Amino acid sequence: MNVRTLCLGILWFGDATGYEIKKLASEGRFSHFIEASFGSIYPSLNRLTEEGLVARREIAEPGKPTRKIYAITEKGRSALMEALGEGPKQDVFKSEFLFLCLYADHVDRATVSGAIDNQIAQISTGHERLLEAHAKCEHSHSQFAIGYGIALHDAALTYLEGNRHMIEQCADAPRLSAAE
Amino acid sequence: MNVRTLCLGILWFGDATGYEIKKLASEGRFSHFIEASFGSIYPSLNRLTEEGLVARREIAEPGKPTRKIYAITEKGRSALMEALGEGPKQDVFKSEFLFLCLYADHVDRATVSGAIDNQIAQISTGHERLLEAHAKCEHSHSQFAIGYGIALHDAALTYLEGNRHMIEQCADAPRLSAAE
DNA sequence: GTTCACATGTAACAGGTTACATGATTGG
DNA sequence: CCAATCATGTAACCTGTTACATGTGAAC
Repeated sequence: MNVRTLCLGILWFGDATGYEIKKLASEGRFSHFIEASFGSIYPSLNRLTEEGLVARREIAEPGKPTRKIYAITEKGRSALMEALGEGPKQDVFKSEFLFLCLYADHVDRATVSGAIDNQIAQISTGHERLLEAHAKCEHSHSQFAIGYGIALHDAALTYLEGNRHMIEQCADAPRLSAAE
Repeated sequence: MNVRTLCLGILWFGDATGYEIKKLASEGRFSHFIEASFGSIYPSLNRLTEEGLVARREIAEPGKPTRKIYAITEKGRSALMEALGEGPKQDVFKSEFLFLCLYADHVDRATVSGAIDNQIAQISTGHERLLEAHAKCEHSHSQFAIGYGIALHDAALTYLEGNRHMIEQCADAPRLSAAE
């Protein structure tokens, strides 16, 4: 999925400025999907406007950059539905934390424990944010998506707390070489 | 993390060709970390060789492209440790499936159910692959990482099966507009 | 008085993917 | 006989990030 589709998807639920889209994408209930920066959102919105998939309303305020509020058009809704119709690609999960864990026996223990604590903290934060979003949001489909996120966060937290000893007690078993 | 680091990380556990690295990254026990294509792996290995982080052994076989087996060097090991030392970035989770779910009430029910079935199938496949890897691999740190993956897959599966009705029974409740 | 939130935008750059090009061997 | 697996590599392209540029108003 690209930033264009993400913008359409967010605007589907209501008008927003580029700035607001960025916030929703990084913190709001759309944060499961893609990370997008201003450098990609603003150009996308311009292109979407040119193509008639969104409509732009400008609110000039002296001394500030003109606020530009975007609204999805009918054509935009169709385009989103079409994009959705292509069938979702496989989920992407990438974890540098887990990558680090593979080499935990070659890093000092404090670093490993720190990384785990950090990971737990990050997941907890995300977890709370999702719980909040879940309570606030009454759209059942969004709740389903948020619930999915919560379930995964829960599982990760439980696993980390129950199994961290596996990589914290380094080097007490002889290492085996390579082999898949 | 970039493909360079991934290559070093894989070679840490044993020598491999570019082709094998690709396989390990997409199917093996490194598949949680990053997706890499040939178009990025081969150039990376060339650069790593130039820089002395890996060593290349060539095995010429007539009528075939020369097999090139790569091994990590001491310098490469240090480089990996250094890269690891920078502290892992936050996990990335992206799901087009969940994105689709948000709009499930605007797509016909068969499509939604199909997408869910598909999602379940994909996760099950991944789940089995991980279970296999877990059984085969005796390196406890890898087992920890694989176990993490298994825990998440389990949670996703349980959630999907227990909550799919939330998005399958469309349009029986009045929709509320926008609002975060 | 400084930092944060608001608000928009560009350009250089990095990192990767896709498609192409080539070809042997093995299994169904 | 066809498809898959093994095996390497390049080049055009796409997408997105980072850093820059600019400025107000509110809160602390």
